[in-house]
Amino acid sequence: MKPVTVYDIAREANVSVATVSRVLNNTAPVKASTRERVVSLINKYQFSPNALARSLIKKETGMIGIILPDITNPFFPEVLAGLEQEARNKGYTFFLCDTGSSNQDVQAQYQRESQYLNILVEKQVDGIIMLGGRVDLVKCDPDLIKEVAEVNKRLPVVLINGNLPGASLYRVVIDESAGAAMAMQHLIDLGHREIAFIGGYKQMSNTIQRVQGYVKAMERNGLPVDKKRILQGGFSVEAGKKLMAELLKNNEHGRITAVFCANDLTAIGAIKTAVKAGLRVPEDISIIGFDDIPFAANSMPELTTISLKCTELGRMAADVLHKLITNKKVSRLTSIQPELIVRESTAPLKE
Amino acid sequence: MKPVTVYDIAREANVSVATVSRVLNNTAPVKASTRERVVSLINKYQFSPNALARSLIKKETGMIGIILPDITNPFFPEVLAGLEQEARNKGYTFFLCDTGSSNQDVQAQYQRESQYLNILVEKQVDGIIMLGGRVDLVKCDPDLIKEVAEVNKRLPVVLINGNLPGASLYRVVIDESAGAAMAMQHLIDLGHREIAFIGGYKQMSNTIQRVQGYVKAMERNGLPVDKKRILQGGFSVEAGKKLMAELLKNNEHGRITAVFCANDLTAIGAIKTAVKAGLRVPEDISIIGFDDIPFAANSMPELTTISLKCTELGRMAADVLHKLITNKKVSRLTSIQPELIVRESTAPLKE
DNA sequence: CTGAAAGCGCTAACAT
DNA sequence: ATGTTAGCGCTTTCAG
Repeated sequence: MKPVTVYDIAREANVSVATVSRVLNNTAPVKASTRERVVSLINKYQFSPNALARSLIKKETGMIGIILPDITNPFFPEVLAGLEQEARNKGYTFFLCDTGSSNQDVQAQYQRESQYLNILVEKQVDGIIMLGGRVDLVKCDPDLIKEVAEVNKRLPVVLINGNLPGASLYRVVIDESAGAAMAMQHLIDLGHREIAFIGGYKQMSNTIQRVQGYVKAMERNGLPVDKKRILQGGFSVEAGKKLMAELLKNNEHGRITAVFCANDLTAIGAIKTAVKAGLRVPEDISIIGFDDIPFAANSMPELTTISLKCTELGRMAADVLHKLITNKKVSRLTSIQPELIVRESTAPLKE
Repeated sequence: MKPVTVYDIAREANVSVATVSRVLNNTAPVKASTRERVVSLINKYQFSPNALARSLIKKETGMIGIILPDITNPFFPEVLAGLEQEARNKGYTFFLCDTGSSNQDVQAQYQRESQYLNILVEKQVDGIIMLGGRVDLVKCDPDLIKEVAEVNKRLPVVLINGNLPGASLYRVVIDESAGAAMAMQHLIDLGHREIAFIGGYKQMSNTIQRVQGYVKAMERNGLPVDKKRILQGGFSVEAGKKLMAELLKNNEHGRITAVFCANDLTAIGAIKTAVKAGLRVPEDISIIGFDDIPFAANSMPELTTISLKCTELGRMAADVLHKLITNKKVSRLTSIQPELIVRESTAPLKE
């Protein structure tokens, strides 16, 4: 069964295709009686205008692309939820481009990003949002940066929580330093002085910023910074377990009383290891996370953490992208303030 | 800056657009020297063929749509991950259509499904996958069913874990009854006889099936079925807490020794309530979940549950859809066997 | 191996 | 208020 087109409708309604188009788009006045005739035909055949043809001519598709590393990491669905809301309100549909970082090495991931970038350009999306992957790198390969810069010449690209220096892209970010400062201040206010930092990757800018926040807070409070108490190695629960075990091994005298984790997942791992080692959280050791993924509220004990306002991040990114697409003015950098969420995994230092 | 087209390339290479198209698609032999000329021009201008124009003529877009209720529920990202893998391998990009069930009433959700259905048809996707929402209803409004049936006349629609009777759609499902049976058998094998079921919604077919599995297993083992021990009220952690509290209230004599939860989220809520009530899990009460979301392995205690093979579900759905799109034969119903995952939240009944 | 020309389904001047 | 017509950028006969 051949799909019905504007021509079919036009013929049967005894009007021209232009008129059909007009009632479809309300782009010019149409006599009530003709409009009615056309509308009823549209309903009769359940006519659905071909968006490809329309987009081909209008040079806009109402589609945007979002490239992210791993939908399975609970951080990203939160961002997506915000993005979706805002995008839908503005009339966009979006391609989810998951580069599947969890099952492969990073090179393959960057390659996949490139691949998706090309596909999205070909499909004529109105704009692209990127987060994770190369965007998080402290030192990103210039070729990878250039590639994104080239795409950005054709259509707007906005970055969430990252940067590609030199590509001069629009960005919406969470204020990582502020977040790290909040976390540390919370621990210090509770009386902790022997604090460790675990998690993350040192080649990633978010980790660097969080570590810097840790170091600065220690120094600001006149506390010594011991590099042996800053451990990197990933963002997963497993990483958290491993790093915490390492920390505990070098901590025979039980001096460390609080741990600032690079994210909630590592914090959860850290708690598990601590508990298995016979420590009580938070009585014996306070643990604070970072991100505020939904699960943070459901762990046992419930996790004290820094909310990265994921949903808002997504919403803002969609908003900025929309403004870019419609040539409205936006500032090049939108910064969102994180928030301390106090739950059960931190407690005052026992004397 | 105007985007470059096949015409621009053709002109500069002194060939016709047909030839450019040929080298682009390898659709006919082209003399090596001409091909080279064209290719170098393509690289020079970073020419990217307009997929809209191509799709308009080829009547295929390489796009599929996936409609789901809430990306924030950890069950769905798992499905998506499988879907993405398979779809990418087969050359598809996909629209994520989240109907945002978490922020609204169900009517608005169904409406949003309808809206997305229309958009996807207009955008000429090659196929659609639906899960959650109306698809899960035991008694779905005939109009809502008909709507999907109509869409299915134009392009293939496959359902994951659901059904719309009468629309005769292709489906890939997890064998819920088998899963429920596994869960119950595990508890019974551990010696439990006083078992309750909590969670889910009685208007949803998955809940019905799980409850049926519960009832059958009880009867098969000659255990009495007490309706007061079958409680519905949602799939969230909150629901789990509430329902568990209710169960405990009517359980003053501490007779119930095991609880089968409708999903992992409710199981987590149930554990929290049980622990707060002074019960030890699993020593005093065994709790089993359903789904095997990633977090199930990270809760404390780690959750014994039934794996719904989410990733495989997504992968199979993409595979079935692809076969449908390419007119290959597939069976109308693909059923996947769940798997019992024993962790720490269940233990033998104490004498 | 290559070119000319006819569309895919729609919108947007430009007429009337 | 409505019709005519020329594309949007590409693929695909059909010739040569």
